[in-house]
Amino acid sequence: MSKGRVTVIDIAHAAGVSKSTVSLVLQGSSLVNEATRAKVNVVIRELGYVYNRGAANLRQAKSKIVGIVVNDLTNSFFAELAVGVDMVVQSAGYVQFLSNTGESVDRQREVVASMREHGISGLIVSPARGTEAADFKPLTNAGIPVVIVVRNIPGAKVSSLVSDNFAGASAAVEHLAGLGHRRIAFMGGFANTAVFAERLGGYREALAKAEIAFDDDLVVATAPSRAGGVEAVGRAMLLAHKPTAAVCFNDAVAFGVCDGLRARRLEPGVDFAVVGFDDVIEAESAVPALTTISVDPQGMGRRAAQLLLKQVNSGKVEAEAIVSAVRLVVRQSSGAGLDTTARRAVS
Amino acid sequence: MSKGRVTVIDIAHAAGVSKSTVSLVLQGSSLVNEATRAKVNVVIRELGYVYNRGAANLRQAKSKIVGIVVNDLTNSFFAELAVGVDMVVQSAGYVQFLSNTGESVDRQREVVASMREHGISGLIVSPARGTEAADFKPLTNAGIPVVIVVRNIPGAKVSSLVSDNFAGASAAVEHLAGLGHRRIAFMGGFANTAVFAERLGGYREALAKAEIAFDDDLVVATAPSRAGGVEAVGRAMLLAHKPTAAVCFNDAVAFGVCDGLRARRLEPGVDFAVVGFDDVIEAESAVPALTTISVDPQGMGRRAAQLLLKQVNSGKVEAEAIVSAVRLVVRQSSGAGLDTTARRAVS
DNA sequence: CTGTTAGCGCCTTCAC
DNA sequence: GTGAAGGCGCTAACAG
Repeated sequence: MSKGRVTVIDIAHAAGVSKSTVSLVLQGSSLVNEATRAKVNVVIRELGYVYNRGAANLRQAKSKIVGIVVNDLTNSFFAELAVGVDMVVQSAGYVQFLSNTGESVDRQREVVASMREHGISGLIVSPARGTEAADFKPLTNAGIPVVIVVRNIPGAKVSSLVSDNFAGASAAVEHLAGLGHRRIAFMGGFANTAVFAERLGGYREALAKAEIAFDDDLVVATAPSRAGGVEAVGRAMLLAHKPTAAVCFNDAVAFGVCDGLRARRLEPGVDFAVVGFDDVIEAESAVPALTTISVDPQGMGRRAAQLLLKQVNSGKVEAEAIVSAVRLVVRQSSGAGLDTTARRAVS
Repeated sequence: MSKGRVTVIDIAHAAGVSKSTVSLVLQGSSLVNEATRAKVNVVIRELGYVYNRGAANLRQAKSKIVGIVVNDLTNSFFAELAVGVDMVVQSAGYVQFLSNTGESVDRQREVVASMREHGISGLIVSPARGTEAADFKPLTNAGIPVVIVVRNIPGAKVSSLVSDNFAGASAAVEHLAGLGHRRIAFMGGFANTAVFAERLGGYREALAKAEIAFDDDLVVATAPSRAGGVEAVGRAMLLAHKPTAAVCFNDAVAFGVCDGLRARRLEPGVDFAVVGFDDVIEAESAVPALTTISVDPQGMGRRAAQLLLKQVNSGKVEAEAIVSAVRLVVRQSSGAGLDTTARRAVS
């Protein structure tokens, strides 16, 4: 409070010990006498000493800082992800640098560089569109572990956490079969994409497990949009043997399917069960009584952070470890459109 | 890549100059010969040098790091706020430590302490419930500016950014009067709170400006909840001279008012105009055709960051500067409940 | 168990 | 314009 910041040397002086002793008590070392430790701690409190982690980091050539960069924090999926990361990072005594790229690879490059200069010991990144595998090469070369989440970067030699499309679709079908449905359609999505293939694969496997014959007519590929959903349900309802439920490629499609059902005087969730992959998380409450399959973003964040910290602590950066995270969410929203998951008030 | 990290001394050696010269080019000083600068920059790139900000911070006893702590990042209001902060912070060459407290004052204390140890040069905080003015004393004593956002902490001698309830309510009335309404009710909220008084004040002032007589019957205080909204509209509709529009204490009330209108076979937004303070941001798309008044969280974040950086750069910490930020948002949502503000897909 | 001695990588006087 | 020291606050060896 008087002159400049108080340092270890000040408190060593005041406590009548040497700086190293002070340093040891700061690190909670057991190599120091209980009485001395107590005395030092008292002085620390009295002088209002604050530990300078920067100096320690410099000396030890390592830090307890991790970087997390997301492409769109405005999307609550990523916000939840960041919260999940923060939870484990915090309780591990780390702090997180968080940056938002807004889907700009340039900005991403900047913030990653900045974080590196600040000495992050690991990085979790939900890459902006257009990110290349080479973009993280400098980090991994320097022995800084990187965990990519949500989107996969083919060829990047780092750990990735992406949703398990196969298991998700499978869980959706299982859920519907459990409700007694036998005519379950798969609606929406472009058939020539990898994601479509994975989700369809999960769908087929779960059908087989439930001993339901696969019917090609029930797979209705359309654009992965709301309009696509409307189109899909329209086509499905032309079938002689109509479906009673549908797994939708994503929730946009699911919304469209609901629209289409209502146009036919059918009530989604009552007359016809709809399950959608929850890719557009933000809109979750827009259509009540809709069941969705989604990865739990917070859980994904936690897993990403654990994965990262494991590598940080072991000093080993992993290469090409694809892990998966999926959760089945059955939403119990009220017809009013405001359910128990509605957020807390601000003020 | 070969042995340890490359430092200024390495590049000085390789470029045939001294470390100080390197240091000068790193800082973009004009005191260095153009040719030398170029050569040094080449070597820097060749050796893959990365600047060690930690060391620089230590030496200069300052950092380009700001802390931001929010009480609930899961609430998209705060996520947007963080994005706003990030924007200005990033372009000012700073990085942000972000932490989530989840409304825990203990956690808040921890993260703030941790940030301090890491040498933040400023802090933006949306305080957890129960935060006391004294909690930020250590920071301000150390000359570290603090900006409190969203919630006010009475007695805290720091800058605060809160929404301008008076101006917001006023803008709402103005909006409704502009649409031709003359019987505008004020619905919901407990009459004995400061926030209620402020919003009601703005309502009254705007009425006066629009030359509409204030009618006590049109102020219907109820619980600031959905049920309260239902109750409020019920009571208002018993009046001989019924309202044709309402400013609602918050959006929960507004939802209830809409519920109540529908129960009376009235269509909100068509037969009866409803404007609500958007305190529960997350539910924005739950009730289509609802007009809301809200502070723009991103804008608030940007202003907070600007305010903070101004203090950081000037070295002056401000005390007790209450500023306000309000924006009128007229939502144009489609009847389907999914509007153009729906978020981007994740994958 | 505690003190002494060197730096971590950078920036800042000061000479040259 | 450039080089030579010294030190920011801390910790990692060693001694004692």
